[in-house]
Amino acid sequence: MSNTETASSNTLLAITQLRDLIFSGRLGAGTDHLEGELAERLGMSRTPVREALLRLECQGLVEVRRRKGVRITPFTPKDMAEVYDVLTELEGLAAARAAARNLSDDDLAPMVQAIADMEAAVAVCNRDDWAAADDIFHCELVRLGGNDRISMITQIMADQMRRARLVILYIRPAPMHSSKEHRKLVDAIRAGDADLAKQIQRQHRTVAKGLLLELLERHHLSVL
Amino acid sequence: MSNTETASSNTLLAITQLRDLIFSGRLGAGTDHLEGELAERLGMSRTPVREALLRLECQGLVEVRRRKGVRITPFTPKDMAEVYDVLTELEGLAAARAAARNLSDDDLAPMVQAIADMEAAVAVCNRDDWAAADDIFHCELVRLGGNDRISMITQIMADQMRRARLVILYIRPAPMHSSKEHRKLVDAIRAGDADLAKQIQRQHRTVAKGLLLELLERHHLSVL
DNA sequence: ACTGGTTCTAATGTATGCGTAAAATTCAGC
DNA sequence: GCTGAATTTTACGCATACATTAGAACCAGT
Repeated sequence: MSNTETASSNTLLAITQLRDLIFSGRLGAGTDHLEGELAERLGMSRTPVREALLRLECQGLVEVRRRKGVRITPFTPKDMAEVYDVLTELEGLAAARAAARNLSDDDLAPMVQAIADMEAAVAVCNRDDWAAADDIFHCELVRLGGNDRISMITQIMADQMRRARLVILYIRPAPMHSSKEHRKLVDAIRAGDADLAKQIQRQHRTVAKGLLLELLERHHLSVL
Repeated sequence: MSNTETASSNTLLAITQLRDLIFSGRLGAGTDHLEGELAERLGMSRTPVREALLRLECQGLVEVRRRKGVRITPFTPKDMAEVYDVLTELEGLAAARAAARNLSDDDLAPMVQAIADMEAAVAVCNRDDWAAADDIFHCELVRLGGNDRISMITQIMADQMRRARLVILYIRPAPMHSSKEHRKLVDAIRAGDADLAKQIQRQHRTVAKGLLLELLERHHLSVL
């Protein structure tokens, strides 16, 4: 036990490490892996690995198959469309609800900060930082919506498309104008205009869906 | 092994049995239970019970707590509101998508049948049968929407409110007019009117939310 | 009697071994 | 050479034993 950050349990550690392996592509989409192999790779026994895999299965990241090992769930353009459709609806509602809550500037501060971070990242062409700030923005948005189930679902959707998003992040045009939309959304929420907030967020996701699907098709990325 | 329906695996069997125990209230909302107790109760070892509990946790039915056993997740009016808000959005989209798909009468047959079953159940005042047919109706609706993620999410939401629904089923007014709405929805889908279909379904869920929340409050059902 | 620390207990977290069933291989028969 | 049945392999499902640790109980000192 040389490592100090023992995540408090091997199962949690396995979840973290497996997520890393999946998101980074070291466990490729559609590939099969045995519990035993993964356990050895993570330096622990099968039990915590198995529990971690069950949890990841619930989140749609792997598929546990009877005696064929676990398959890293592939992600196709159809999946991308599904995810964006769900996000459009749920984040749209979250935006409306947030607007209806008369939030203070303190409440909105994290979103404002995330926008600033995105702009800073765009200014120096750092797409990873932009993506991280974008994540925080959307996470904060649904949090302010006040519906924990929506937060949970959008988190899962974000994870499911993480690999695809990483690829797209570097082939898409730089997200120059997106922070303008984000600002408008924050303004609408601050002004308490629920309909406008919902409309802006829906538009944001709908446009993004079209853009990303087109990119995937153009680059023949049929599975990620 | 006198039982013929061995569900093919103890873990699956544990999931089924635990769901029954939870939905029937024999494992009461908010109560704590030890893995060992549950294992003994189900006549198997801790391992499959533990795996079943992990899966149920992902579905929000139980909470596995650090060394304090598992808690049967309570369900409050706030949860009910959250669930209905999610259903309003996602089923609304599913209805619109179904309408946009030019479905054949064969495709719509299960929904039509479910409506007939609901009416038959109402005619003989059998609320359980009505609820079962209603489940099928909504399940079919989202299935025809064609978004597997929405199907999965609505299934989970339905399970989460199953206990509450069971209680409400017998204190709510008889669902006399609901099949009229359902028919209108099917007509809109058949006619390919996506906007109307969405509107009808959203209205359906929104009204139901108000009705149920009012009932919960009136009967002082703050946790189920 | 109260507080601080220690010990003890018990429930979970993890490792391990075995039985089982599905897949792969081999071999017999055609 | 091919097909299909028997055998072998092997990966998982599950049981069991052990380690760990949170919380309870207890004890000593004031």
